Amino acid sequence: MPDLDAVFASLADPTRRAILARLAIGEATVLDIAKPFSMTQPAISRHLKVLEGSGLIVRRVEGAKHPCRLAPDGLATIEPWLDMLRAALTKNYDRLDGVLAAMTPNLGKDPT
Amino acid sequence: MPDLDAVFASLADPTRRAILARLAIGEATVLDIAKPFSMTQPAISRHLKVLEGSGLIVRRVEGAKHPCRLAPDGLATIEPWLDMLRAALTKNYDRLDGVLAAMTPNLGKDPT
DNA sequence: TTATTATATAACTATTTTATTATATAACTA
DNA sequence: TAGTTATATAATAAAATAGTTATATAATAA
Repeated sequence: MPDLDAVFASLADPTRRAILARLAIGEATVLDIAKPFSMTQPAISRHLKVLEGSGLIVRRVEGAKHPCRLAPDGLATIEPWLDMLRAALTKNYDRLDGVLAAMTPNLGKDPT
Repeated sequence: MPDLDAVFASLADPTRRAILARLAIGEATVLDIAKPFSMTQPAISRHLKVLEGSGLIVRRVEGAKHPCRLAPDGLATIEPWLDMLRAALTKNYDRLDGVLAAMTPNLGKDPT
């Protein structure tokens, strides 16, 4: 399993996110992926290596072509951590909710 | 609203994730946050500035102390993008499911 | 076999990031 | 007011990142 550092760092780059968005449509070879970018092929190759290293994509070899597609491992790695953060934010929100309720006792209560 | 680059880059650092985990428990001042780390106070101050810049935390000033707490904006910024990625992975999985079903027509069918 | 297509790697450069030490500022405390 | 506590900023220095060009390798096509 990839580590949190690697996955978040992968996602922090706009070129890599654009590559993932491209692969969200479907599988593509390295040159297919490189085409829309104003960047050299080696640069894209490096980005793909980073994405592969963080489990966000996988490649297979099909003759001379190496089609890439999205992989679940990268996202799976960060989901639990994001869940923790979401839970903490919700908890804090509930606490604020309590404070507001205490300040204005009738707000939010059933008006019947 | 913060941008995707800033939020993912913030989350890519283990010290900053540890700070967020600390704040998940509850509000804390800069020195409180700095204590557990084998790192100088200015270094923590910089990390807090990064977290604040990406909308993951907010601070208020209470005399000489600046208590920090989690903020929802950072996470809110990346959620839609993560949803997209999740959806694409699910779609690809369904597609693979179809392929597997076609290859082994009886697998996964009700055995009755 | 030779040329071409598809991809990867190496060497290098510029930029960004993360940490340090030293110092500034602002608010409390005695 | 003087000392202390709480935090921020500036000036580096070291390391990581992202791009470039040049080149290597492997598969396909002629």
